[in-house]
Amino acid sequence: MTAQLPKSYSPAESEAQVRERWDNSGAFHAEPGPWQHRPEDGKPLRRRRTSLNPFCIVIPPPNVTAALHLGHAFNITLQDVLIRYHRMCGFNTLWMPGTDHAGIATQAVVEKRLLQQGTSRKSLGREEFVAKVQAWKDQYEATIIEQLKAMGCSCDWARTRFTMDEMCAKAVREAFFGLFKDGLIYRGKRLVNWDPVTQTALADDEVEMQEIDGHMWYLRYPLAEPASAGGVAVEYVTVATTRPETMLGDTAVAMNPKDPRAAAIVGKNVKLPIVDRIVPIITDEHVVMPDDRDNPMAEYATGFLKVTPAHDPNDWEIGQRHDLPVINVMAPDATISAEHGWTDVSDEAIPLLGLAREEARRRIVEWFKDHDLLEDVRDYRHSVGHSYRSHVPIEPYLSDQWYVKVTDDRLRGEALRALSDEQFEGTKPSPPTPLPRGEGRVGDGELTFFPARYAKTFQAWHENLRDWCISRQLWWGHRIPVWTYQLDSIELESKEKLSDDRFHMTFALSDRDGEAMQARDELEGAYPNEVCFTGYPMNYRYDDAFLKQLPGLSLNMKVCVRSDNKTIIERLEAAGFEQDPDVLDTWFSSALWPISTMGWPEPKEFPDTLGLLETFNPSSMLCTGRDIITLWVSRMVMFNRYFRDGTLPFRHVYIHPMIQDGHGQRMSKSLGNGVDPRDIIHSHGADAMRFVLVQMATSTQDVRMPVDLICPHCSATFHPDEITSPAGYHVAAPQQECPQCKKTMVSSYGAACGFATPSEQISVARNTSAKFDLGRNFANKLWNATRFAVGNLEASRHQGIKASRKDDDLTLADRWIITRLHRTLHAAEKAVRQYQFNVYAEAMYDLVWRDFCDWYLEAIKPTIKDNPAQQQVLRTVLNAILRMLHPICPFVTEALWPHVQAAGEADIDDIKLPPSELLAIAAWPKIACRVDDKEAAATFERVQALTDAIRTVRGEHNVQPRQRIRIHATPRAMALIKSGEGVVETLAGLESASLLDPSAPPADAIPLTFEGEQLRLSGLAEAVDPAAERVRLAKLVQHKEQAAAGFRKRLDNDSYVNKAPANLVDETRTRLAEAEADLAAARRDLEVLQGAGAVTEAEHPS
RNA sequence: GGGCGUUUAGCUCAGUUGGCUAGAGCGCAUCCUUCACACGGAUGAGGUCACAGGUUCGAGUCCUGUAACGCCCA
Repeated sequence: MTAQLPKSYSPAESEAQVRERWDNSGAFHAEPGPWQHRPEDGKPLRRRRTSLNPFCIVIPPPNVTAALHLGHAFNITLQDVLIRYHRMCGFNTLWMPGTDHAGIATQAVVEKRLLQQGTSRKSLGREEFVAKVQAWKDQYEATIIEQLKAMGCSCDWARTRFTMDEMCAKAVREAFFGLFKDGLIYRGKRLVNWDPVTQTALADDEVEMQEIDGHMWYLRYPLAEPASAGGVAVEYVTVATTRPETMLGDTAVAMNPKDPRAAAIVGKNVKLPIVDRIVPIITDEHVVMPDDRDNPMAEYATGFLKVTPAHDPNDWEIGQRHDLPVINVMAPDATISAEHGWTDVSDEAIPLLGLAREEARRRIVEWFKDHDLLEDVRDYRHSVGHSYRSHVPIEPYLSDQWYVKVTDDRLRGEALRALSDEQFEGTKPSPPTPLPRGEGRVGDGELTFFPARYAKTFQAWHENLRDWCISRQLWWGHRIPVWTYQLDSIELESKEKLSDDRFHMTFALSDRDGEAMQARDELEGAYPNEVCFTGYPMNYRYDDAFLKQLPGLSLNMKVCVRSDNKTIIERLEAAGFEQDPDVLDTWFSSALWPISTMGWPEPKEFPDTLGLLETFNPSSMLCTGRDIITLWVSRMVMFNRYFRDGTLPFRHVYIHPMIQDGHGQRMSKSLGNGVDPRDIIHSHGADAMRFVLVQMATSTQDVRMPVDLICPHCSATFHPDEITSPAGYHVAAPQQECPQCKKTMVSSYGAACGFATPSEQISVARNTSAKFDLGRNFANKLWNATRFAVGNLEASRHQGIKASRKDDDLTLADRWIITRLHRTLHAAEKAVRQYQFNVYAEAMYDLVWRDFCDWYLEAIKPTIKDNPAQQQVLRTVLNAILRMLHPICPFVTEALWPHVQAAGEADIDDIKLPPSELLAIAAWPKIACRVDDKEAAATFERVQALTDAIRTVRGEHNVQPRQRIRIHATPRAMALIKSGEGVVETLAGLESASLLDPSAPPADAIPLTFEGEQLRLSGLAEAVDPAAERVRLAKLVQHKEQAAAGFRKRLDNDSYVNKAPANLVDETRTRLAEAEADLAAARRDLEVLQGAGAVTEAEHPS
């Protein structure tokens, strides 16, 4: 078998073969555990306890917008580590893969592409455009799955889902219907965060705040009628604003009621410049007074606030309080427009129509200046919301949108109650109705964050929650399943008083309205569980106020349809109902991901999902980045609990660090600075990438990843030229020139952002990063260690030797490596349990490289061929190492596995390593604590210390590696060398070890201090350089003096001796004694050498 | 403005209830192509743990404050 192992590990060859073996094995497919259904209604009963506990992760579905980058690779690798670990530990393990349609992001990418091709979404029409996006999705879904497989992900590929596939669409429909019926979805006229470029509403958390150097403009509004304050005539009031263009929509000027000027002015009107609108001066607590010392805004305040309810959230609130008119002066593309609610356009204002908001601002400021109404302009730095998609400033925009009432206790309260008691600060909100038996609900207190501090983010988010705007003015997504009928006219036919404010009324309906009403009655009768009607006349109070408004009201009926029932929909549309053109926020379907992927609400319709929910919901953990806590985690918790009787979507949330580029900027698709994991796999191999990523997963720090390019022409690696992107980020220039062959190429940034188009002549340069060298070297090291081990095991592989700890055949090195193996196993297990991925990776690195390769393999070289017991130790330790490393480095370990299996069965008492054809499903090692040999470990550490001491002297005297030297040791040191059974001799290059005769040291010997004793080394070279030796000893003396002084100072301190733990004090005493003995020995040796000549200043180390 | 985090070797980062002379990888210097591995081996140099106080026998670690940087929420 050994002959087949090449001299170095070549990932590209091994990975493909290994992947094929995994694919053919079906090892990653999970079936639900045993569950039972109630015979009468088919509802699932509680799962029977089985020995196979479930372990499940649903993948955070990557967006089909683009290919994955290293940030995803990081997130996904950590999940695979957990999945593979638990699979090996014997859990029933499911990793559910899939992708997300990512509405706005994907639509934006495709639209951009269309624009480049000279066409547009609107010219294609909805159907054709959606087909185009679908094609894009197909392409990138395939790319993403390919990337996941290239990384070695052990997903259950047969269960791959997509947020818009039939299964997920069913779940979305059902969830929407349920929330609609329960009154948790409503239509509201609100100011939304409007993105004028993509022309859609955005959720609050899709808005990025950016600090902007702007201006505060001070505009004078003349009073419409004379007024005086304190006997002085007031001609105008001055308002301060950062957005002068919104003044076209002003409907009031507000003052603080405490303002001393208020009495004289409030109640008067101002004549709005340009527009000539007469608007009142009102009072509102919200207005900042210029002399308010507690408010930093006061510095810029005039005491007068222009109120524009249609274009500012605060003004909207003021407008609501004072019943002000709402005048929207902009079109959806943020140009000034008179077609969206602005009716009193003056002649002066007409030239402004159609202008972009920035241009309108410039003109309006100009106008005020020309008319001597611009009082001042001051620099003003403030934060402005920007679209996370188009990066333009958000326009607060008045529109009708759909909302989920997440502030309802059934959603928000459930999310808060889910948090574990230890991680919740304060008192949890109590449920509106006490639970039977007075117990907590299923799922209460079962949600735990790792690291714990992120529970704060979760809690704070829910405590400040606002209703969730879920409609998006897009074409790509789940269309809102609501049909609306606009009533023609409302005419009261008869009215009968029932009580003070209740009437029974009959309305005269047009024929068309009558038809719609009839459709409604029919459908409600025939499909009571499939349709839910709201709107006129159901949700209006029939009071007098309503009746007064009635003639002017535009009323409608809405119906939510539960499923894609053609009969219902055709009947509705025939009666004049029209489906809402909008689609749902992507996060709505993502929020259902943990259950929609498992067949909810009706697993029977997808038979291979039967039992999944019962077995795998809640899943074990969610692995994601901190920005997702608000966007996704929260919503999954709320929905899962709402739709599944309090059940959580997952019990643990692990928040991993962020991968940044070399400049500390977030790696992201939209920024174009992402690195394709396939590039790294190409340059370093998948295992190298995975190992380094796992090692980077610490609990606090984000990770910087400086990136290089590889020239596609000559394969040179170089650091790319960088530019500042339009958005102000440091990125690689779109086009690059190779410093070596001088040929040009396109950077991945250039390709991602469309600034440079790769062609046959100018291809895209792959990225790489020296960060991954560590992992590549590590994989190669393991490869070669295995190559060596297997080569030495071949001869005796069928002998079936058993070796146990008590067996006298085991050498010190054998007992030590078994102890190290055992301790590392426990360290790794503990680290995984606590999501300390870096600790796990480092423990494996130390075991493999430092312990196994540097010490154990080197130590056994002289004996392994002839020692069957030792071979069994080697065989067993190697076998266990491959298993323990497999979750991090699945490819190289799986590739080596057949060779290790062929070298014989691992068989040592108390170390359980049952054979398995495939490593991916081999059992995780079980090692009994009995094998842990404290004594052997301590002795071996002394052997290592002695070896190091000798090697240091060799190094300082430039002794050639081949040169064998002699040691003359004290009885104690001789005993140690002997118990090392050859290790010191082998690793320190000793020719012989003999007892030192202090009265007659060998002539050419130089001293070596060890554990407070004086040893001698001889045979180092022809002649030892006394000067070099003096420098070495002087340095040693200085070093030991420092150490001894430190210990002595500590022991001289009475409080230390009295208060510190006794074992610590004893240890300090021992160390002091050793240091002093070493010091004395070194000084004596130095004195002897002084005889040969004084130490010059130059030789003395300082 | 509020919250969370970061600041440790030239670089990238560890350092879990306070306790050996603060560690790793890369890079650097010297030596070694000896039969697992030059994607390697051996040795070495390199740190006022951001700063200032405090608690303690003892602080990189705990507390308070300051500065710089980053993220999230208003």
